[in-house]
Amino acid sequence: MQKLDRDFFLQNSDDVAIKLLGKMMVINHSQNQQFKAIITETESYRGADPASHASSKMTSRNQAMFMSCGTIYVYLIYGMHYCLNFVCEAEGFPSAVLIRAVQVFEPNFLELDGPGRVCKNLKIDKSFNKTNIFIERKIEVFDVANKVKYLKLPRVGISKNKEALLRFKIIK
DNA sequence: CGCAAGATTATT
DNA sequence: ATAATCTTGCGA
Repeated sequence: MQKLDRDFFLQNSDDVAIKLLGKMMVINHSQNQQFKAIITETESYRGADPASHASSKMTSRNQAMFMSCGTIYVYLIYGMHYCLNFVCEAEGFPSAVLIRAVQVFEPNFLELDGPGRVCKNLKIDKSFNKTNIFIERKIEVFDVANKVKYLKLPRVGISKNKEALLRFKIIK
């Protein structure tokens, strides 16, 4: 089982979003609390895409998206739900992959559908924001060498650039 | 400084 | 269909 490296996240986030399907996320809260989950649905947000939080310029919220690849971007939406992203591409160019759904297999089997549910159940909050999966390692991502089939779909919950097929979902 | 919108979810 | 709930970005 191979840990994904920086070169993996340095790619175009549209590609990373696809390649993250079927990969394993390990969330390291503490020695007595660790979650393991397979990523099953993602979305890509990059550059000037009007649906991206970073489409116009850097702000206090979207700062993480401009940081080096492997940075975690967590934001609060609708005053109550956190959403988890992995930052991609070169530092200074904003891009990220939103984790929309996962299958947890440790400590329990659990299907989590929706970015808010993913963060709630995996206890991911703002304290993860701007940390890096290669430095703090609060989250790590591994290749588990399983081929996946997937659909390309429109993204969810956005008002601009709705047509773009930048959501990717594993087919069983 | 005020305010509307927001990469959502649970409930009716 | 709508409430819940609050941070943030933008315009004045």
